[in-house]
Amino acid sequence: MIVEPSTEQIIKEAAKKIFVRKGFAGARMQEIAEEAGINKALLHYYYRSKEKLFEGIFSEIFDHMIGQLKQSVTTDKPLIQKIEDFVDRYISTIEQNPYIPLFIVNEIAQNPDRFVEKIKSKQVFPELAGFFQQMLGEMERGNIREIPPLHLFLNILGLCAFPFIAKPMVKAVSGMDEDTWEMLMKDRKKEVKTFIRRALMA
Amino acid sequence: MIVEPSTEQIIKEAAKKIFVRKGFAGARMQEIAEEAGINKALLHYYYRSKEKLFEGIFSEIFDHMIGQLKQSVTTDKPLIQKIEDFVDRYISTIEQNPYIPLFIVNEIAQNPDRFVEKIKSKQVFPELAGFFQQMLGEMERGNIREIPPLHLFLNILGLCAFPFIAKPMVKAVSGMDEDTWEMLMKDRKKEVKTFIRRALMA
DNA sequence: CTTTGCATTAACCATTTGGTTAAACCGTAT
DNA sequence: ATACGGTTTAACCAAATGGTTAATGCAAAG
Repeated sequence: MIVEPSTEQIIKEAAKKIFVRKGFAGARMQEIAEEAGINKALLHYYYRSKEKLFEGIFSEIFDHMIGQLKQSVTTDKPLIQKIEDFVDRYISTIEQNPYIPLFIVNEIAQNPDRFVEKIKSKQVFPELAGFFQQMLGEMERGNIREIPPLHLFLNILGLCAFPFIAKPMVKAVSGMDEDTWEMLMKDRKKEVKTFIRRALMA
Repeated sequence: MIVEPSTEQIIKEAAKKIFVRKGFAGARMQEIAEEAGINKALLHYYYRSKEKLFEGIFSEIFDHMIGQLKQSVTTDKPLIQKIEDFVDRYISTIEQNPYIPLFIVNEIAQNPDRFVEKIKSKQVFPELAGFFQQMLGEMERGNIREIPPLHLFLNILGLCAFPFIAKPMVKAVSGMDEDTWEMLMKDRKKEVKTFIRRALMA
């Protein structure tokens, strides 16, 4: 059975679309209302202000992203396996929402204070600490090469996320068309995993 | 001898600062005027509109970035050397303007059409083509491992730029302070070069 | 000294924008 | 049928914003 989505849900979807595309500063309440097919006043009826609406949307998106990341890190598989799972899952998630990484990074950069508290409460760090411990363990045992865990983690994140963050620039600079880009990204998971594996193999 | 900068130059600097910090949509002409210590009308006297002002600023920044990149790629050193030069130079450039990469990537994403023509005329591609040829050569000779040049290039860019793009997020999530971050980045060049070298070593 | 022409400003304008209000709508319980 | 409750809208408002204009400042040329 099909339940038609509630007005609140419709608004959320519309706002997500507009905010992600244009950022907080660039988004217009009017445009969100139009996208949702409702009156502008109704936005303020459900979410009292642009700020509130944005925070709701952002939290949801951010939580979803963090949730995805946690999953691959929390299993008790061997490190290399865990990293490759992470790459697979992270790139898959991004592929389904290609504009999200740039959106997140950009909005936090634009207004860090707004997020610091909210983000701290999400507690990503405990899980990461375990991940980092595992890295250090494998290094001690000589199974992978020496590299500070945080650098390795930044490397993994960057290799996964950067192409999507930079996609519009890459396409503009190279004149590449969408099809070519998609073919490139089709191989991305494999290439990233191979690259990391090679860099870590002792 | 000290020449006091021209009003035009003062405006440029002020606009650069504000635009880079807040993006096109978030920047206010009034704020730029205040930053430059002048009247708002004077902005329009020198640059007719916000759009024009922005385009001037963006072009300058973008050209400078591209120029830096070209230099390391255009020499006739061996590939690994060239890559390491590239990493050194690129990270140095970013360190001096940490907000630039996110700014560029974001503004292009926000309004790709505005840049496509202008960027095409910069012709980054010829230089890159040579770089890519060299990669393929080294692979054929078995000196480095197989990897599609464009993926390798994305990897290099991502490893260099991503940490700076994601810095505000990383700091917000981890609660890391500025000093710790700087210590982390102090090692970044070395870590990136090592990581790439290991990944490429046959 | 006065004139000329660029540089600079205060005041102003039209539009956009986030937000409010009072009325209309509509399903449900009385 | 009608009164009630949440929902939705048209109309409106004040502030902000990009941009303009007409007047003033001011140094160099005459």
